[in-house]
Parts: sequence; structure tokens; C-alpha cells
Amino acid sequence: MILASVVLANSSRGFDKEYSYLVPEKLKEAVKAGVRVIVPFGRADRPEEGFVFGTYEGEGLPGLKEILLVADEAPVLAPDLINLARWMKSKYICTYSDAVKCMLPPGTGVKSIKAVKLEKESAQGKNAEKIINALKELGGEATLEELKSCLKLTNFNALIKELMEDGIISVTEKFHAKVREKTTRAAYIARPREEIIDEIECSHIKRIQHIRILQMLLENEHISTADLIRFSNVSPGVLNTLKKNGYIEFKDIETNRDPLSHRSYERTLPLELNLQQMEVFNTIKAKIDSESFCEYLLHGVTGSGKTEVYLQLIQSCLSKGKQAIVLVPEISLTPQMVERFKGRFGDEVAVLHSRLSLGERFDQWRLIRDGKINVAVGARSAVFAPFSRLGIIIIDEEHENTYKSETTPKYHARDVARERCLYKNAILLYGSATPSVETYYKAEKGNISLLKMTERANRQNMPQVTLVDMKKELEEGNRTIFSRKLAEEMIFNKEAGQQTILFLNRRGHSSFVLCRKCGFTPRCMACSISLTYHSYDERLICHYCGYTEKKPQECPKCKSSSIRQFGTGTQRVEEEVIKHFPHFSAVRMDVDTTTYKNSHEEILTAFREKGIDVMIGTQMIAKGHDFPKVTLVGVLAADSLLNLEDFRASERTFQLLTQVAGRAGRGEIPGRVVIQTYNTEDFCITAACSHDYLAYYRQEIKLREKLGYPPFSHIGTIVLSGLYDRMASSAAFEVKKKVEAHFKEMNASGYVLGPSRAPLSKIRNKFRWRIVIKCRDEEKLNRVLREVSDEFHKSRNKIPVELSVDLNPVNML
DNA sequence: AGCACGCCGACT
DNA sequence: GTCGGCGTGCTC
Repeated sequence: MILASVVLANSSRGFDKEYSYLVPEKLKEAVKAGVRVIVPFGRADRPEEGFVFGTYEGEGLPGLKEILLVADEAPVLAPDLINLARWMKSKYICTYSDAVKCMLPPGTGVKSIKAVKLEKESAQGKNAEKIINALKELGGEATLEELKSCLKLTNFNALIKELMEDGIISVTEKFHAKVREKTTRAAYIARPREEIIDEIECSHIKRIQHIRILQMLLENEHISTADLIRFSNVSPGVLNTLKKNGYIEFKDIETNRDPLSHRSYERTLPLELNLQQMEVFNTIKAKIDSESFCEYLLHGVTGSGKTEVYLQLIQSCLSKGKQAIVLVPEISLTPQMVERFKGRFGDEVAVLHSRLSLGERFDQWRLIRDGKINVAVGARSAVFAPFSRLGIIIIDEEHENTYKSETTPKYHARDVARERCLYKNAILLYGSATPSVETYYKAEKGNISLLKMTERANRQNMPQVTLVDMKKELEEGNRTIFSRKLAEEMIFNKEAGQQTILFLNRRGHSSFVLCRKCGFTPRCMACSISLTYHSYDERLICHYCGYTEKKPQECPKCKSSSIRQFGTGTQRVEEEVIKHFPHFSAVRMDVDTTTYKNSHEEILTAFREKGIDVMIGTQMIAKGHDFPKVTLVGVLAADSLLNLEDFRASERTFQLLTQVAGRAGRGEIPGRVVIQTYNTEDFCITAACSHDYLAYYRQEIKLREKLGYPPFSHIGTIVLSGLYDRMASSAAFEVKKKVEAHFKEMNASGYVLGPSRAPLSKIRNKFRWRIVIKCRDEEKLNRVLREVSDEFHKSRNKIPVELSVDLNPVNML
């Protein structure tokens, strides 16, 4: 007998496992590993979508059910992805379906629709009559869902079954592939513009998401809902609320084209590699030829020409008939990278960027699966690209946080890539100028092969860095945000016709508002976080939930008018630049100015081509842009990052400073960097000044060892959140006891901290309690997390508390 | 998560 | 007797 192992497409942790089904004779050909099927599930045999994870010859246990239907001709999951899903389930404590969803384009589900038809009008029993009457009102025919929702009966299914057996009704079932959209839903304003502007002005609308969306729509006739959701960073529900309240309407418009598809790229030829590049290339090339798994860390200083090495490695993979995945931190921020790949490989490369419509995403996915495309460049999720002859995965800027997913499954693209390469005997290459401490440690221990490129490709010198002590500036009477050194350099640069970048780590205008008389600070009622002031529309905004209100003219508490904003954000810097350097031109680039389509690129191009003097920006500008005319970079407050309560704060500061400094002097003229700080002593700042990664690493690794932080331990966090503080906290205490019991049981040492209020103690009205576990043995930590999570989900949640676990979180908030 | 089963009390 | 309400346990 042929059996199939099937996992369900919609299951929760409590019953998520591989189920055996019989493969009926007529489906013998169609059932293969990786296809989607419909199977009867549960006592009522309700049809469920599932994935065949494998088939095998075996003895049919009594009571096995048969697969009803096969939904695909060709498998949607290749064997290595099935293996990956199994691995993800156990590593990240998620369900099979969570894992599989990462691997398929959205909108691939199969839906079953049952139609109920009235055959004859006789019935015994009150409820049976109810059903028949309802069915009559609906015109004698209806879908099962319709019927169910207009009646509220507990034993609905049993009654339907009974009526069916008596021949009073008939039920027919159809399966539909969820329709793929050819058109896109777009939203537009449904009320007069003035009315909406008015409502925003008088604070009738209290959510920043609503305001941002309406503002976007006020400026554009219509915008696709997908874009609205993406660029305003809201959930789809927000749009529905706006529609419900009559602010917006939807209509279907033609799908917008892939913004890159109509652009032609100039084909480029391989550049000649310098000695160091050549060495790296040859080492890895030899491994590609041997077709075995190998992990490399390429530590190359900024400007050492890593991209060219990637390109040529991929070329040699392609010529062996193998395929490649390139991961970049954020595709929209790396247009130049995309350009180089498109230029070199033309139509052979798929760029998986977030602006693809559902349809385009599906098309790209299919082209990759069918082997019509051989290279994929994309952000985190591109690691799942369904290549069958995978030869290499390259992770550029390996240290970036964006490789870690913050939603379930909370995977790290680095680990997923490793697992895939291991299975496929492919090469895994990490590249970075500032590798994460964990990765470098592995390289030092010899678990990863370390390759170095210490020279800049065009032989430029590293920029010259000056550290300015802002304490001193203040003592000597300079109260502006620009140190004298920086101001001097900026003026020099302007006169020389060169450009300047000012970097700051905080968006908005000022970080918070404070009453100088009574000390009152407006906070978000739902998140217990101080509200951030945005001068653009004079509003206070909660950056976590989006609550917003107009900036108060007087203190709500003491009614004095001494309520002011404090701190410095990008907006404020822009104002200060204009004030202090009136003849300078300036642009600002941060999440607030880049909300709309293509605005990243527009701002960048404008800056590059129109010769604007100063660009002010957040992290966003730190990424690999090339501005040949930028010769000065100013970092306004290097310490603002340093004071986060996260053991990686120092690492992040070092990485960011190094990266930002790398923006200076990419052209002919050598660059200068001015770093302003209150902590002139901190080793992450001094090491960044001397471009000395190793000096930084040596210090940091010592510290990590002393404190038992990764890579010397693994960290797991469990967050319990709920609307009621007491329930969340008592659940947390109970979970902690369980955690400790498990460690004891398996005779392992785990260091359990908390529970205590999570650093973000309240988000969207939910109180959050957190347990932090440190353990040297990742395997055991994982097992404890898994068991605790399973127990929690099994013990039927009567209490309204949610549990979420994260193994090796990158963000301790 | 559904869904059925089983047990209980209420109502006709 | 039936109906509705709720707790419990299982899903190949």
C-alpha cells in the first residue's frame, strides 16, 4: 500500500504534525512529495489543504483515510525545502505551515466551497426546520458558510449530515485555486478633500496610520492598497476601517508593472580583479568545482570590491549549470547593487523586491522553480527562492539585523541559508566590512573559512576621521549642534564644490516634549512610551502604535506655556542647517520623507545629480551608496545608539560608524569624517575612528566572554503579553517555573532571568512580561523552549495571554 | 482551531 | 423526552 505523509496548511502548534494518508489507486501518479492535496481531517472529515512531505510503501494502519484530491501537477516544494520546513519547525518553534508560507508566493492556497441545495421540503425537528427555512429564503441554494453564518446553531454540521442522509438537501463540493489577481485593488478618497483636511486638523482622527494614508491619498488620485500598506507600514485592517468610516473607497485598476522591468541596463563585462580579489575568488572557485558544502566569511573593508568578486563567483556557478541567491539587507536601499547584477546577468537574474505585485511575485517564483532564471537578488525572504540546482548563497552585509525575521517564524536568514547549503552541497559566503561578533568568532575558531580583503579596490586611502568631544564644545560656549570643526569643514566643502552627508540616528524633530515647569511629558496611553514630536505637521506621535495628537500649546497638567521639545532629530538638523548655513541647499532622507513610491531613488538621484550641498539622514543613508562627490561625513551624535539596553548596542554603534564613514571619499578626492560624541573614550568609537575592526573585535569578544553573552551562550526569550497586567505576569511566573523544571529534568544549566517587564512594557495596550534564558547548549535551550511552548498551547488557553518565543533574538527590545 | 461527545439542568 | 450550554479530548 502506498502511504503519504501530509502536513496541514492551517494548523496550530497543538496538532501540527505529519499525518499518514492512504494514496488511492487513481491518484498514484499524481501524489508526489511537494504537491498540495486536499485531505479529510478531524471527526467531521472536513476537507483541509495539506502538503505531501513524502510517500512511502507501508502497512496501512486501520482507519487511515484517503487523500481526496491533488491540487498541483508539479510539486510546489522541492525536497530541500521540505527538509528545510522540518528543520525550521524544530529550530524556531513554529508550525510546518508557518515555515511553508515563507517558501510560497502569497495567494497560493486552495479553497473548498460547499454548495447546499434544497431537494424536498420535509423535515422533523425544530432546528432542521430552521435550516430549511433559511435555505428557502436564500433561494433554495447557498454555500455552506452563508447558511452557517445566518443561523447560529451549535450542532449545525450534524444536522446537515442528517438532512443529507434523508435526501432533503444535497451538498456538492468544489475546489478553487484562490484567484490570482490580474488587477490590483486601489484606494481613493471618498469624501471632499476639504472635509478630510479639516478632520485631520481638528484631531478628529486619532491614529497616525489613518492620517498618513489619507495624506498619501490626498496627494495621489489613487494608490494600490498593497503600496499603501507597505509604505505607511500599517495592517490591512486599517484600510477597512477607513472604508467603513466612509473616508476611502476601493476600485480595481490594472496591475502596475514591475518598476524595473521596463528599464534597460547597460551590459557590463567582468572587471579585472586585483591581487586580493583574485585570491579570494580562486579559493572559493576551487570549492565550487568540488561541489561540497563550505562556509566562508569574506571580511573586506568598505570599497574593497566585494561585489565584483560576488559577480564573478556567480558567473562561474552559472557556467557549471548551478544557480545563485544573493541576499542584501534591504533591496530598495541598494539600487546600485541591483544595477550591477542586472548589468552583468541581464534576464537571468530576478530581483525580488518588495514592490512586486502578487501576480508578479507569483510569476517570478514560477520562473525560478521551472529553472528559467538562475540568479535571485533579494532581501531576507529570497533565501527561500526555489532553485533546484543551487550552487551558492551570498549574504552581503552579513551583520545586518534585517536578516532576522521579527515575526513568526522568527528565522535568521543566515541560519536558513546554512541549512539549505548544507543539504544542497552548496557554497555559503558571508560578506561584510564589519562582521557580526558571532560570525567572526566562528571564523576565528575555524568553523568558517576566513578570507580577507584589506585594500580598497581603487587604492584610495581610508577616510581621515576626527573625533570631537562635545562636552568640551559646550564648556567652551558652543551651544549649537555643530561643533566648530564640523562647521568649518562643511564650509570648506561647500567652497570646494563638494558634498556633505550629515548622519543622525533619530528621525522626527526632537525625541520628546517636556514641560519645563512641572516636568510633564506626554506619553502614549496604550504603550507607556513618550510621544515623539514631528514638526512637519506639529504632531506628537507614538512610534509603536501610531497614536497621534496635535502638539499641545500649553501643558495639559499645569497649564503653563513652557512646554517644549527636547533632543535632536533629522528634521531639527535640517532646520539648523538652514539657519546656520543659509546659502546651503539641503535634503533629508529618512522614513518620513521616503514614504512614497520610488522616493528613495528620487532623493538619492537628486542629491547626486543636482549638486545639493548637504544630505541629512538616518541609517538609511549608511548603506552602500556611491556618491563620488561626497568628501565629508558628519556624525552628529555617535552615542545616541550606545545607550540602548541591549548587549549588542556597542557592536551596532561600531558597525554603523564604520559604514557611515565609508560613504566619504568614494571618488578621487580623499574623504574626511567628523564624529561628534560625548564618549570619546569608548572603544567602539575609537576603534571605528582608526578603522580597526580587529581592535574592536578583540575587546568586545573579551567582554562577551566575561558576561556570558553570545557567542559564549545562546539566548532565548519568552514574552507573555495580555490586556491584563496581572494575568500576563502570573502566567510569566508560571512559565518561568516550568522552564526551570525542564532544565533540572535534563540536567542542564540554564540561567533564567526574570520575569520582568519587557523593555517595551506595553505595546498596543498589551502588557508584556519577559523571561530571558541564557544557556551554553543551544540544543537544550531549544528543547526547553519547545516543550514550554507546547505545554502552554496544549493547556487550553482560558486566560487571554499570548506566549511568543525567540531563539537568539537580535533585538533585545 | 473546529468539532463531537457527554453530562447536566430547564422547559414542555 | 428534547434542547441548549459548557467542559474535555482528538485530529492520520
